[in-house]
Amino acid sequence: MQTIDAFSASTAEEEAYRHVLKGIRTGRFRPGTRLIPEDIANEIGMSRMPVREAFRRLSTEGLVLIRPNRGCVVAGLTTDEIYEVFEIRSVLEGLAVRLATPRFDADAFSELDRLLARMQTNGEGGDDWVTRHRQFHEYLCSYSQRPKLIRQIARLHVTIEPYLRIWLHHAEKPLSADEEHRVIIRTLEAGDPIAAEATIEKHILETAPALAAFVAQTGR
Amino acid sequence: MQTIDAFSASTAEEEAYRHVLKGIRTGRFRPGTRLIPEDIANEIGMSRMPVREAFRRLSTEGLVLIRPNRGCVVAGLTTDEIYEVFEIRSVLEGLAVRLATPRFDADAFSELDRLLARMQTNGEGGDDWVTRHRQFHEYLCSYSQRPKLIRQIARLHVTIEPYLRIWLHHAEKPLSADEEHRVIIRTLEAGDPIAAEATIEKHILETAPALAAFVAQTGR
DNA sequence: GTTTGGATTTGTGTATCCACTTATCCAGTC
DNA sequence: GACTGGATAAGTGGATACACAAATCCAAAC
Repeated sequence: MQTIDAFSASTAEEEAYRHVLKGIRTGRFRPGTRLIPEDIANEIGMSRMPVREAFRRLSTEGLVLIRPNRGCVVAGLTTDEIYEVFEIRSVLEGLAVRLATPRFDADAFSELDRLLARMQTNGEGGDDWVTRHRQFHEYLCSYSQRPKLIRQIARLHVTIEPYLRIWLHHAEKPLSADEEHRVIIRTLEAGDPIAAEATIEKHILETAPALAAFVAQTGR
Repeated sequence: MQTIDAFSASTAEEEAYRHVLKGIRTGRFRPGTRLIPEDIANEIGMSRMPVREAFRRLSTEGLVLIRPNRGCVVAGLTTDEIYEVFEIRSVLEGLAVRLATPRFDADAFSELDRLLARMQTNGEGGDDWVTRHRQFHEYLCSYSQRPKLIRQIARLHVTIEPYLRIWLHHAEKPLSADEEHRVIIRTLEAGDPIAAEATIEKHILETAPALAAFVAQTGR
């Protein structure tokens, strides 16, 4: 479980941040759940202060919502907002892949193959499909060599991960998108940045409607 | 001076946040400046706690850098990072304008004309060129009706604004880009979302090298 | 003149405390 | 039985206190 922020200091605030982030990612803290500073502070053995500071950071990332005197709740996304996140992801990851394309080498492609194979195995190593899927996308983006871009993309992934997880848990088939990822790799191998960008944009935008529909139906 | 975050609560933390944000935007707190919680707390008549929480939010937005036990400094951008911000802006604002294009109506265009005219006047109403320029871009994006997208774009503007301001202060001419903005409006009037997106992307990317070169020369 | 080590100062990180706001519950009323 | 209002509980926001870390300064040694 990696963090979003660059450096990993050993402060209590950092620990609280990770703790809550992990809870949101894994689905322990579902959207709408109220987060009570004192409870979380007790869980990890500290006072409320660092926890509150962690909340502030999380609120900026859009992961929780803080209303004055009303406490902190895990942010939920409306159907529209899920669409929006996918739209933003499509252009940001499109940019990242466009910049990354000229940089891919043989090592990159063999690693991508490995990640793809790992994605198809069922839940070994503790990571579930959603996590492995994210790792695939993040590996693609990492070759862009754009730290800020990569971080922004990572944040968007965290936002939608809980929904993806619920969706896949309810869906009959574990998503047949693996073939699609193979196609992406082939496009990248061709080495055309613009084509690669278009492929990624399309790939991301195509996932959105199904997830949004599921969330709309489940009743946010 | 508008805030980035959506709702404006009357908490001390919010006040501290705005105070520091304003300081960074206006150039009072230059990149590299150390921000001492106690000093800022005294300035606005509160204790250090809310100020610290404001710092946490600002750090997530990339506006300040917090190192454990080393305090908080205003974030500075390297030449590469300035490029990166412009790259990200180009695709995000491109997306926003693409989505906005079908929504523009007569009112929108007359407001855009007004903003453009205001941009050409020299510093009336307290706002400088950089602020008015941002307002023009933000108005364009606002018609996309995508709150998260709009907020992300606003954050990027805050990041580079101080540099733009220093740059324009040193440059001989106040930037001849006004004509370019007129061209943008004409493109939007044609009503082709893809063309509009491409125009904005190009416009934004073209500004980057000059600013980056200036910052590199000035010696960050 | 430069370097080293230690006192001093400054500032940070967290816990605790208190005031105040909001939520909950319950009894009384219609 | 549903509604109202007030007591009570729960929780939040902010201030203060204190322990600790880092930076600074200065003097002694080389």
